[in-house]
Amino acid sequence: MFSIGELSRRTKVKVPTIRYYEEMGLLAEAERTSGNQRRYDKAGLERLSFIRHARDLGFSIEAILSLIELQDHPDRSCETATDIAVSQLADVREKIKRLKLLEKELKRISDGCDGHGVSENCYVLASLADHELCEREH
Amino acid sequence: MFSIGELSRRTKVKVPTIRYYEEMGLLAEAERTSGNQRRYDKAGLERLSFIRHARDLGFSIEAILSLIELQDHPDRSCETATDIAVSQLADVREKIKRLKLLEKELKRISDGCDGHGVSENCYVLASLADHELCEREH
DNA sequence: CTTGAACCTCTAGTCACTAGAGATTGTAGA
DNA sequence: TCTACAATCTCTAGTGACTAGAGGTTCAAG
Ligand SMILES: [Zn+2]
Ligand SMILES: [Zn+2]
Ligand SMILES: [Zn+2]
Ligand SMILES: [Zn+2]
Repeated sequence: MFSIGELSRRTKVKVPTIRYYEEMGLLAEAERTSGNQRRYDKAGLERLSFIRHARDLGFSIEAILSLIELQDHPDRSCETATDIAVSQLADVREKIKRLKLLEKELKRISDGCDGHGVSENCYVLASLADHELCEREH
Repeated sequence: MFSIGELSRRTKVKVPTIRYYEEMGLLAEAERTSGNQRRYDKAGLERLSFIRHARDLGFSIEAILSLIELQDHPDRSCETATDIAVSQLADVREKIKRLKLLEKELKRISDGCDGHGVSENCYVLASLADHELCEREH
């Protein structure tokens, strides 16, 4: 059994975040000492590691809630899990796509001015004022 | 002179968002009719277009505030503008980098299970539980 | 038994909006 | 001119995933 601080150290999840996960229902309510402090065991540690890893991969709290629900029922079909993963992958790909468009335009904009001029003639400001200068939609 | 709704239509910025930008100091306080409704002119339209374009490119409200400040002083050095653009580009590149790592892992995870199995044996759930299965840091 | 780090709960703040309530105004048709 | 009613107004609260801080209590080492 270890304290919330110890759990935090082992998982690299900050203490208030652990409490937040508990409040959100991701972590079961921990056992308490007679003085009301949380105590965790190996199961708690594993669950928090799971949550942390999923968050690192960009899954939302809501998605993780479903995933955990599934994990708690080893006999259920895992279809939902794959669905969630596939949709997360699609999300990430969408984001990459969008960011690449932004990168192109931002590179053009940044390269357009060395910062030694005056606001009035600045290509950065002109570009922001006029989307027509952009090479594509973004 | 046109109403906030008309401005919204022309810029594709929602009405409450326009009011929000005003509150944040991005838009000057609009003139009002005798009945207290906002009225805008060409200058207001152009400024909102600028803001909208900058937001579409991912600049923060705070950054846009600086950019507008600069735009209002045509004689100042534009160094800040380039700095902001360069740092925004760096941000975007960082995000792309990170998302590409996520994409790799998520693809592996998604591909690892067709969803026809049972939760207990699901590669998706196993992967989330164990970062060791990941090919790289992410 | 004392000290002080760690813990507790609760509230509020972050960012860039978005939603809704309840009241007022603008405008077009009768 | 009157009447609908869409559009506008202000204000408050909610979103997601935390983070910060206040003010009080508990744990564990010495
Ligand atoms: Zn410049
Ligand atoms: Zn553009
Ligand atoms: Zn599966
Ligand atoms: Zn991993």
